[in-house]
Amino acid sequence: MNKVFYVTTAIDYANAAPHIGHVYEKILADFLARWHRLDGYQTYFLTGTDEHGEKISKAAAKAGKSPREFVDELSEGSFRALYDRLQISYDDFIRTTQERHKKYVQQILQRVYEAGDIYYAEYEGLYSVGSERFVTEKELVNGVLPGDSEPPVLRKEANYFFRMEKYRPWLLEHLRQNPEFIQPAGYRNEVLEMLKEPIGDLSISRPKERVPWGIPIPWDENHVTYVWFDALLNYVSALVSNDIFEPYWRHCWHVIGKDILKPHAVFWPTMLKAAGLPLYEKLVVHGHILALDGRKMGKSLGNAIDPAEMLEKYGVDTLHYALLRDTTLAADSPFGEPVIVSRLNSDLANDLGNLLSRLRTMLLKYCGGVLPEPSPPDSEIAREGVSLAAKVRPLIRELRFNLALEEVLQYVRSLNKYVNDQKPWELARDDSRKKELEDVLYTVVEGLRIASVLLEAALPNKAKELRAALGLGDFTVAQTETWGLSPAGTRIPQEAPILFPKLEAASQNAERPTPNEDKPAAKPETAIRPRATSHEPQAANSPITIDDFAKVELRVAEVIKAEKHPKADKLLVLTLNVGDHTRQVVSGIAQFYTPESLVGKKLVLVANLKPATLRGVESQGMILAGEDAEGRIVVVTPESDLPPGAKVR
RNA sequence: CGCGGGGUGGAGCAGUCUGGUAGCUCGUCGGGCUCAUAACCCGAAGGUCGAAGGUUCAAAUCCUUCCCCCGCAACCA
Repeated sequence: MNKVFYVTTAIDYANAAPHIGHVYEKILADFLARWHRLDGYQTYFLTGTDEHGEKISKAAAKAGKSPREFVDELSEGSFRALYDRLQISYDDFIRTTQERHKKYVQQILQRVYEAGDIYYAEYEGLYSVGSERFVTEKELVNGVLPGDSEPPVLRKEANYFFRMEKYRPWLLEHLRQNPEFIQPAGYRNEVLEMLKEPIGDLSISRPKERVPWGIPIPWDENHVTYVWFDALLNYVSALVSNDIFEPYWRHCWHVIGKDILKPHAVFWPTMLKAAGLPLYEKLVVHGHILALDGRKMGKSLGNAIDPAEMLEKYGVDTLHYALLRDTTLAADSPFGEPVIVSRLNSDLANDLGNLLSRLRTMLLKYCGGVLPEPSPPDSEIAREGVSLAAKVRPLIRELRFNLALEEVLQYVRSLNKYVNDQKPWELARDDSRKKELEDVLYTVVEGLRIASVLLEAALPNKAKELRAALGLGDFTVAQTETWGLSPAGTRIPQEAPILFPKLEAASQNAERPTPNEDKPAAKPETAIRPRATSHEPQAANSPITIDDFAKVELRVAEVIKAEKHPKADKLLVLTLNVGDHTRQVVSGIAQFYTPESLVGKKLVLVANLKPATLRGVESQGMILAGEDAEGRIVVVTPESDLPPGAKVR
């Protein structure tokens, strides 16, 4: 029997440029798609853009463009272009403004209407123009919907409604019978809660005179379809338009963010039921990407990371890998450049890339660059290798991608250990142990072959490059379950580039792109004092010139006032006399110095540091301090008296 | 009593559903190795698993209460 897999992402609303969250979701879905292809599933992967609605016509008007021009530019020029550069392996990219989609939406609307599940009704209520929807009194704060600039207006409207409430008992029963319908489980519980109370019927149209940019209701040209029957149906219309509803639809996994759980878990199944269509197989819900300090990421907070920039800087494979390795679907996940760099350096460069390097060198040196005969399949490391897919496969089907990748990396580490233990460089000194040597090296080749295939869904290019560096081609997941498939006699390339060059740790500037924002900084401590012990060795490795040092302006400063930071335990706010002026510096020494003990002390100030705002208080410089073995911070003071403002060199 | 997520060595996490030696990565310290991208391997230090109470032979895990952080609050994944 043929295994079939269909995966979709939410279609992105094309009213602004894509951010890291859009990219995260595409990478999750891409991983699932690639994995299932490698594991022998007939696979189809759909993504696209949602292009109708009042917000888009407004955004277009604001940009001085027609809605059509506007969405064309965003969908093709922005979203799709980015996903192509990210090598998102979609099979189809649907746009809700395409004829194939509109036609299908109208067809389904007509069908549900004729079945009696759509009715016409008047509705009066408070309408938020900013949010494009009716709001309840309860949602308002001081008469305004949070996030809106204008108060809502009283509006009367006649809309078409979908009899959603009618299907609630059925849906509740379906969820109870199918515990894996919505995953991870936390989100399923949330939906079960929603369904305990009446969910009401669903407004599915808007008057055309107000929202002309939409799909007309087929039996009433004065109305256009509101978001639900328009956007959600893309998952089916794409298949139908390609005439592949069979075999894919029943095997559909929808990858969505937790913010659109309700439409996908409640509206969508009832819509499908009413339209006489089978349900999708699984709803895969993911949390959001947070800034490294665990807060929401956003442009207005100044802590957003730009996916295009990350891609440019770190490349496709590293970005895919880091996002998959360092997030969990069940909860929101902090993410940022330090995470990417540390994953790249430790997992990919040190463990995986370096293993390839050492293996290649030995193959070239000891075996003339030719793969030896297969080693026996009954070694511990071989048994572990062929059983690895059996561990990884269920983890991926359970959506625990981080653990699946960790599992493979553990195996890579055990291969490194195997090399250390077997000491092939010693075996090479003894001609009588040639066969032993070859077995060891072949074993590592096989181990790396297996690991590379199991990592390929997360490292689409590098996994292939890794095998190419060993003269190997492509393999399926199933082929990792048999030992000895690397052909003996294969000639490996003489030259191969370093697979994952190591990177310097991300700079602090990169971490905190706009330090002038009136928001807490990601890592206050590191911004205000040098890391005395941990970074010294690195610093010594790349000496700076005297000119570099001259850029730093150090001055003696006398503490004239010191107080606790109002919003931070570890910070003190110091007012300093720097000779000709005073300035305020925030310092992370509150655990080690009381404010009183500092007043009158003379300290060394980095006087030309760019100001930063730490938990809402501006810091105009940095106090030099050292750290002892117990982690205690000690400030640097002049050995004997120097006047405030004196230069320090 | 709005809803939801979280609190596990210095950092980031797994483990909680299904109770049984607290695990992984990074970092720190010590050692080994020289095939390798200053890498890899081994060892060590470091934890009252947010708090209290309860159930149990046994609790990070189950129950109760409480504390703290975060999100729902639009750049909407």
